[in-house]
Amino acid sequence: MKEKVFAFLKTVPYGKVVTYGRIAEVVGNKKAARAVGNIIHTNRDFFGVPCYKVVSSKGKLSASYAGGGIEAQKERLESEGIEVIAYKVDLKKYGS
DNA sequence: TAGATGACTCACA
DNA sequence: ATGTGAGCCATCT
Repeated sequence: MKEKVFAFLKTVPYGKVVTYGRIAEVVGNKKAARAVGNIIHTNRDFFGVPCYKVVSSKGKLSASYAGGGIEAQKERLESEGIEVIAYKVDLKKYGS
């Protein structure tokens, strides 16, 4: 299960983000967004998985990003050309 | 080993 | 528009 989450995360193209719901849907259960969040949270191999590309259904960034917090996550997204406003991204443009 | 919790989301009152 | 309840899976206590 988590393997699928990581796999999908790796397929996320540069400059794009995905929502928990989206991942849950791809992984199999649309209602498993919560589980997805947990999987990514406890992800030790986050250097191989762009978990900073994962945002809430409204484009809001994660509350506790393992790589240094929500601010670090914002920086990372901006580094990919993603416009982050008030810790939120435009899913209309960057959502997959 | 079993029960509770959590980086979430959606539906209904 | 705001608030509550349900459903998933991995980890923690």
